[in-house]
Amino acid sequence: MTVRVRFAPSPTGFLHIGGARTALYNWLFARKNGGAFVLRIEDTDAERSTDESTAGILDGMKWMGIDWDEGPFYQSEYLQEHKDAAQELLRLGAAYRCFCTKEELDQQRAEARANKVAFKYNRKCLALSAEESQARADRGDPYVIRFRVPDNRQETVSFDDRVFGHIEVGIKEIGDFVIVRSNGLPLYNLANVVDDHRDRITHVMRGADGLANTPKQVLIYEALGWETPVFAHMALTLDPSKAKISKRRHGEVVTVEFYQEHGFLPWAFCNFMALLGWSSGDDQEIFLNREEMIDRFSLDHVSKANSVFNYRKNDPKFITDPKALAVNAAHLRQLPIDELLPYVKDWFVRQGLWKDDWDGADRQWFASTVDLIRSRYHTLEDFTELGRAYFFDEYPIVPKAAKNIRKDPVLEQGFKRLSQAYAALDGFSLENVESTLRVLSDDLGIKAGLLINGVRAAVTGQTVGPSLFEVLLTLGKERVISRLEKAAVMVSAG
RNA sequence: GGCCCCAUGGUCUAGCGGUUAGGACAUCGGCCUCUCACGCCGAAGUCCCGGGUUCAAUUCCCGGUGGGGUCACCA
Repeated sequence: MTVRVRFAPSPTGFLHIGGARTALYNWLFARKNGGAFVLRIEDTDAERSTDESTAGILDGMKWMGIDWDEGPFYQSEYLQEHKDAAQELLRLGAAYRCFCTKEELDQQRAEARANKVAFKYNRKCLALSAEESQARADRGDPYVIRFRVPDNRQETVSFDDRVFGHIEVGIKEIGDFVIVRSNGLPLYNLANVVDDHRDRITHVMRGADGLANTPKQVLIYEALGWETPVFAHMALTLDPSKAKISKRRHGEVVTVEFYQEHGFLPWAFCNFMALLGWSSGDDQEIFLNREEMIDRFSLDHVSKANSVFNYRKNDPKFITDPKALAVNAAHLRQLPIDELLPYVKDWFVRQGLWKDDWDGADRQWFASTVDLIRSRYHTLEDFTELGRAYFFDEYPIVPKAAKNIRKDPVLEQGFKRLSQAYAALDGFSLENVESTLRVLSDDLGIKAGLLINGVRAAVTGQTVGPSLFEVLLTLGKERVISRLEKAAVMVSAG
C-alpha cells in the first residue's frame, strides 16, 4: 500500500515553527517511503480563517522547500461530504440530535467542575424517540448532532500510535461529543475523519495535541466502517518556560517568516527543525542536503518528550535558539561554495543590494570573497551587515574598530605611508602586500600587529575578520589605498 | 479537577540490565594566530524522587513529584 500523509493546518495565523516541523516530518516520511504528501487547508472556521494566513502558510512551505504532491485542498469545499457522513451516522444510530440549550450544558459543565470530574454530556436527548426527535427537527427547533459513544459494546478504545505506542482510554471517559453545530456545519473531529478517509491517508502524523482527540476519531472511523489510518503523534515544541509557543505570546521569532527575513538557509532551517524531536540514531546532526536526511529519516527516532525551543528574548548575541544559528552557520561554511552562492545572491537581491557583475565579470571575485568570510558568519544577514565593507564602499565602522584606528598617533603616519607604498607597488600580491606592511612597521618602530589591526579596522570597519592580507587582496589596491587615506585623516582628526 | 502522555547536563539528544553515561549547541580554558571565526585539544555540568524486581538498574514494574496535552456548537 502506498504511503499517503497530509499536512492539514488551519489558516488562523502564520506558519509557526510547530506547524513547520509537523509539515517537515510528514514530508520526510512521504519522501522516504515514496509516498504522497497531501496539503489540506482546514478552513472551516470561517471566523478565524483568512486568505492571508493561507497564503502565509503556502509561502512558508515553499520557502522551506517542502513541496506537496496533491492539493492544496480546502476543507470547506467538502462540506457536503461531512454533512452526508453525519446523516449516515444518524441513520446508523451512531449519532443523535441534541436539543439541549447552551444554558443547560453550561450548567452541566459547572456541576462537573464542582464535582471535580470531567464534563460529559448527560445524554438527555438520547432518550428522545425517533419520532419526537424528527418532529422537533421538522418544527425547526435548533439542535446539534452528537456522536453516540458505543458504551454498550466495548469498554475501551485503543490504537497503536507509531511513536507513543499503545494508547488506551476507557470508553466511559468519553462523552457524546458534538459533530455538527446547530447551524448545520460539521465540526473538526468529523470533518477531519471524513477528509482523511477521502484522501486515503494512511498515516496521520500530527502534533501531540491531537492525541486526546484520537479516540473520538477512532470511534467515528469504526462507526462508519472505515479502516483507521496509522497514527503518529509528535511531541510538542515548548518555550523555555514550558509553555506552548504562539505568535501572540512569542512574536516573530516563532514564525517561519522570521528565519526567512533573517538570512537563514531554508534547508538549514529545516535541518534545525528536524532536530527538535528527531535524531538520526547516530551522532550526525548536520545534513547538508535533503536526500541525506530523507535517507536517514525514521519514525523510530522521533522523541516522545516535548522539546524546548531555546530562544532567549532580547539577547543581542542570539536572535533565536543558539543551535538554530549553529546549524545555519554549519551549512553556511560547509556547503560547496557553488551551492551556497545562489542563496547569497538571493539575499543581496532581496536587500536590493545585488550588482549584476557579481555573476558576470566579477563572478570569480564574488565567489572567493564569500568563501573568504563565510566561516565566521551565522546568517546571510551577516554578509550585508558585518560584511558590508567587502562589497560596498559605504560601510559603518564599529566603535571598537574606530578605537583601533586611533589607537596610536603613529598610525596616522602608518596609514599614510602604507597607502603610498601600496600605490608604488608594482603588483598587489599576498607576499608584497605583507612584506610592505611589515617593513613599514619596522621603520616606524612599532609591532606589526598594531598596524595590522588598525588597517583591518580601517578597511573593513570591523575588528574581526580573515587574515588581513587576504582581505586586502580581495578589496583590491584602489579601495585599500583610498580607505587608508581616509583612516589617516581619522587619526589626525582625533 | 477527570482522563491521556512524557521525564538523560542550561538546550537538543544517543542509550534499549553490566558503559569511565556518548554526541551537538551554549559556557569556560588552551593550541593555532595579525584579530575573529574555522579546526584541534581540554574543563565544568546530567540519568526527578522513593520503593520494588534482579547478582546488577539510567534502562523493567509500582507509587510519588514535576511538566505537557485534552476535556468547545475552534482546528
